[in-house]
Amino acid sequence: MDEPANLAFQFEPALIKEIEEFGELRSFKDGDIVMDYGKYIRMMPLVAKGTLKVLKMDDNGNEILLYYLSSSETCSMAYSCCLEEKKSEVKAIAEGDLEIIAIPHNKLDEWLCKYPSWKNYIMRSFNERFSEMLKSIESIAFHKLDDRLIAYLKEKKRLSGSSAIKASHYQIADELATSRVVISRLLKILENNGKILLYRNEIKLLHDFD
Amino acid sequence: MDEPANLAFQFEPALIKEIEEFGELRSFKDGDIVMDYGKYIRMMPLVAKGTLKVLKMDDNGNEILLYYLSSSETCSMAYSCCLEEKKSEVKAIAEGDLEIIAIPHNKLDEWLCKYPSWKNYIMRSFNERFSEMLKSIESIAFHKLDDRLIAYLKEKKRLSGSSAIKASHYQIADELATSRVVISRLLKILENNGKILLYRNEIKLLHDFD
DNA sequence: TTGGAACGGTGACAAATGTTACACAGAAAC
DNA sequence: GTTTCTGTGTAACATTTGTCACCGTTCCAA
Repeated sequence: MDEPANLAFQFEPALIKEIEEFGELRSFKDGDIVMDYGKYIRMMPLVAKGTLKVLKMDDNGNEILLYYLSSSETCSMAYSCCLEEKKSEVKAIAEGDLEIIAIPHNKLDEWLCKYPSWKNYIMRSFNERFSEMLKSIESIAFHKLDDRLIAYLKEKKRLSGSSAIKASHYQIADELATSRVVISRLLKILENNGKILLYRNEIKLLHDFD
Repeated sequence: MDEPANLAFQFEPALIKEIEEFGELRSFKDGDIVMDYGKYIRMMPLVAKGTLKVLKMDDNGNEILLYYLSSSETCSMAYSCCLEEKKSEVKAIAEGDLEIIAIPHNKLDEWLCKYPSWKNYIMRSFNERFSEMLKSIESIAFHKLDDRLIAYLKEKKRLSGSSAIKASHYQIADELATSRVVISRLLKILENNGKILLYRNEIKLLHDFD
């Protein structure tokens, strides 16, 4: 098994060897569920290729986007879950084709003291996840829906590297925890202002998109 | 320096000894700022007595409550900040009289591999903080303001152990990231429904408060 | 090719929240 | 005691967001 160059870069050789030995490469297709709400998590996913979308659900099945993980990032919440044998409080879905390296839960703790680079990676990851969550809270608590929508579209563009975003209004509404009608309305306003172009299942961001 | 019995309970003797040697006991009064937005954090606060309130601010000075820390709990975000020499993204304020044990940042990392009980404590703490943040996001994203207000009052009651909550409508509005008028309005409705009694700077929760 | 499902546009309206303005009461300062 | 400040009550209104209803279009599968 090969791990991506950017990971190899930060890990010491002995750790890379262990990752190659114990890590399991898994592939997912768009929409596949990697972790689910209420399920026990026995491995920590390390994103090798593609994007992993992490969501929070409430009891009524409403969802809201927490953050995206891309190459070489990992989900710290899975880490916590593994150590404490806890059920997942979040759901993770493949966004497009995805490859992860699944690190078995018994190695997580072992490597922490054995490999400083692993410890640093984990700690940095906790930190980044906290920041993402704070950004998410800030967005929900302080910004109006139109701003959040714009930020959402920008993030999608950044992750995909394309100005043509493939998504239905339904999906966007779900991830922003609102309704389809509201999103359609706001998108139409953006289109009328010359910021975007709307097609079925696709949104094109124009040059002067903020 | 003495650390509280509930902490002594979970730490091994050698670690307790180190905490006594290197930890610094600090006292704060109601409203004192323990950590501030944008400041570098060089110690991790371990709450010994009282309650520590943790807030997120946006660029316009708006604040929103993230969670409360009580005895024997700690702020994992401070931990992350210490390790990476990062500025704090949150603000922590003493809620009533507060005593903390300040753990110097150079010990944090050292103890992680030296004392399994410390590692477990830190990991459990990360986990709890993630849960609190998720709860916070769920509350903001999915619940209406009246429900959030009720949850807020309950939490205040739990932390203070008293049904008489000392707070102005202004303060509550700030922590829920809304305006005073809105809070006054909702509180008045609760009073008219026989759930609470309103006084100046005080709210009494009645028996059938949900 | 046809029927249904998914997608999106839009009007009308409801509900929740935000804003402004002002009045008054009690506490604190002088 | 008078003034000043802070906290609260309330009306009126604006804005934002949510909901329902209905329509036409596009896509896909039987």
